[in-house]
Amino acid sequence: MSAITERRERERAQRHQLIITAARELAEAEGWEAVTTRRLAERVEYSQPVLYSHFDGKDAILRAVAIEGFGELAARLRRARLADPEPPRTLHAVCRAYLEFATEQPALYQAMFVLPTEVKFAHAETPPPLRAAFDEFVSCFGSDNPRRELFAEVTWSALHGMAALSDSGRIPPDGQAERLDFLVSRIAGTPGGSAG
Amino acid sequence: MSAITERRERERAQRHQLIITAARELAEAEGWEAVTTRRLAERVEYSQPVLYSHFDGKDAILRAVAIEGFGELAARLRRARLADPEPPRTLHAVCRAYLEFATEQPALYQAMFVLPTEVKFAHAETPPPLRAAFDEFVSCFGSDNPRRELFAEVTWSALHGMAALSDSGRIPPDGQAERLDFLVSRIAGTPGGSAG
DNA sequence: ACATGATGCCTAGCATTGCTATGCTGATGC
DNA sequence: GCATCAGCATAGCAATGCTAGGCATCATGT
Repeated sequence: MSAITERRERERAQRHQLIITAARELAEAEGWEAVTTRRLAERVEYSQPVLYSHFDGKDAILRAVAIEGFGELAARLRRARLADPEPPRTLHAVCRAYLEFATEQPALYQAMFVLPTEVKFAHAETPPPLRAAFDEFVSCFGSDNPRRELFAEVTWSALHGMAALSDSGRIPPDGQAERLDFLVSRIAGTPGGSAG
Repeated sequence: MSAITERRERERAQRHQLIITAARELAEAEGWEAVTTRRLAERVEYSQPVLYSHFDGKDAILRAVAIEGFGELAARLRRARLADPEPPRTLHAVCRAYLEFATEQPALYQAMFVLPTEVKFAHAETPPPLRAAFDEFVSCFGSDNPRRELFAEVTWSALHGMAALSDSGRIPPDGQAERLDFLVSRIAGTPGGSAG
């Protein structure tokens, strides 16, 4: 393989990433409905067909953005967990990091969790970064807990519900911190008044 | 107003409902991406522009479907609550009814909670059926509980997360019952083992 | 009874979407 | 120096949401 082809492969990989980044930025700036193949092509300063030489259609670009997001989410959750290793507070810190991630980058979050996707969970084809993010929640519970997967699934789901409904205005975006405190205290089993 | 115009108004109202029902059935059968104005028009046996004489565009049709769904959800939650009035079990019954609703009619549920919408919550323009559905959860908590709104918001969010992630395959659709049991026991404050 | 006006509906068309077939241009290798 | 081929853009396809225009049909007033 000549040096020229190597350079070309490098450039091609750069352009691949450029497309992903451009899609993400455009979505974050104007929402996913504004991300059309034409606008995206214009933004990366290539013609439309170039996108299709890199991805199997628009959905694939979306999927690439989502997977990049899972990687960043996993890293962020991990940092939060290690920064606050005291058991009672760890879960709270990780959950807060999750919600901050969703709030700060709503379009990216949508690509990961809301938009129709083929990315499944608990399958062989599950992207490792997704599994890694989820495992951060599993790690919040004691390794002697036989139901920690279940705990993590419920936490994961509850946080998604809060993030999704808040972002779309279906619950008041305020009170999010209060809801977080309540959720974590209940999940962790810290009694704080009965609910009957 | 003559009898003829009255008949016309009746027919018009019928057709209005026909459009909503057709959209809903089509979505439930083939997903929302299959609901195009052309297919919808064909299904109600009118031309496309007729849709626009009833609704302010496709989004408005979707909104009408969602509001109809909120009404049905509210009724269903209410029935579940009244059928199981023993405090410790009421919340569980209502939550189970919510998840059943989401599972049995996934497209309707998407229109209500997932697809982009202008329907806000805790606003003046909040559709009464939506508020009614939410209030069923509030009613699950004691009226002496000053934080029952908060409890309801978190329950509402957690259930949505479970429904949404399960429907889109982002958590395994099995184990839903187990997650429900765990969530309710925690929300209700029934101790079942610490999580540290 | 008949013209007049309005109403209700459809045909046809617009701009935009995701995606693709075709052809040009400029490097690559002999 | 020439044939070849990769890389790219132009132009076009079918399908989308939505709208303009016209054509009946029907209620109304003289």
